[in-house]
Amino acid sequence: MSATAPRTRADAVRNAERVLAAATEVVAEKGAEAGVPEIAARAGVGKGTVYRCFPTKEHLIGAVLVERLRWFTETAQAAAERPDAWEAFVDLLVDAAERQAGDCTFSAGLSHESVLPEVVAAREAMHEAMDALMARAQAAGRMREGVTSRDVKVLFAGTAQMLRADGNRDPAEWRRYAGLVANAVRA
Amino acid sequence: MSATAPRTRADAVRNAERVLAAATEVVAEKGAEAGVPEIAARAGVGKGTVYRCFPTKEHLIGAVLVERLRWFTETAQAAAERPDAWEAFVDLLVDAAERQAGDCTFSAGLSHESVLPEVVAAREAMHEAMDALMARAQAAGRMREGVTSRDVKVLFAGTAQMLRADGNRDPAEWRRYAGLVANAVRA
DNA sequence: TACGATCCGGACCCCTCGGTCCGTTTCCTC
DNA sequence: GAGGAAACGGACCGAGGGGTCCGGATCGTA
Repeated sequence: MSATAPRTRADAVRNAERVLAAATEVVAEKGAEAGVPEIAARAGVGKGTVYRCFPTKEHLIGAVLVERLRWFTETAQAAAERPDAWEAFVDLLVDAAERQAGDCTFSAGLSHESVLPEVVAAREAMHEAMDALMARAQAAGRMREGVTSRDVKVLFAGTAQMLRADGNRDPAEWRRYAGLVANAVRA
Repeated sequence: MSATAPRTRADAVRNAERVLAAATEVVAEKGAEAGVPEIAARAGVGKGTVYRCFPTKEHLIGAVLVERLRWFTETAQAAAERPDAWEAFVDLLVDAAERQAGDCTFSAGLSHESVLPEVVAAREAMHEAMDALMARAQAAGRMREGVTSRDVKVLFAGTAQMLRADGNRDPAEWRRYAGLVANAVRA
């Protein structure tokens, strides 16, 4: 390593953090259609700075979505450890739904079609974790055979989009819909 | 009525028909986000002509959606006449879903928030017809209590949007999802 | 056929958005 | 503190969409 180590400047680091934080906020409110100008403004930064941190809007949004997908994957993996897989599945849906009431990042991550390697990987990891949990619920005879994690994704993300479009922010209502989705795949 | 009856010109009538037909086509393919330039091009007409027939894009799209909402309302009313309300309900969902495979007009009509009086009226009429059918299915003990036509709309239109985003055009798949939605509200 | 009313079409305006560029500011090092 | 490298930010670009406008083409009538 040479002596001329090109350390990143302090303000650059700070701004990168601000941009990601702002993007997280805006995506939570608006979903994957959040605009770069708004994110930049919220971060108190010019658009140029945003594009110095992320080569594309796609990368920026992707970074936010991946974070949320990973959170869900870990939660699903933990759920798969529980003795009653069906109960764990339902709790997982309800938990995720409740959070969606005020933050649509997760459903945005489910419905957003991105070809970015990181996003694709995060999505696949999530499907694997979910399929593992669902396989156990099916083995226990509590979940309808032939149903896949993709089916749950379609039902869940679809209802989430509709509720969001309605502007519905009542967690109880979101919980109720999580229950309906669970019914859809019940044995 | 005065003698100077200002009859509409023949070419104007013809163009109005072409515009509506083109809009119907494009909305079937792209949903409510169909663009006016594309509709005009498909109709073989200038944008000016489109805006002479319909004051706003909203009105144009609305006209297409209303037509489809009315079709569904009539179908639902006919379904409500059948002896087995639950069966009629499921058939209705499956029928609607199959059509959605190649034409997303109906789900677009469900998810599109319009304040145009005609659209609002068509939407309300549809909800009434659907609620009547569902009330009978509930009275027969086949459908879960507390579920409303709005719930079915959210589940159905939500899944439709997701499947469309996936580019899925296989009617069998759409039928399968209609079945899942029916399960969600089964007693 | 000739004429005026009606209608056509696409150039035009304005706005938003993703993305680029460069004069200026800020930071780090010596 | 001074100098140079790095980063900033917003003006700028082109694309695309909704909506307007008016010179010119078209229709219906006398």
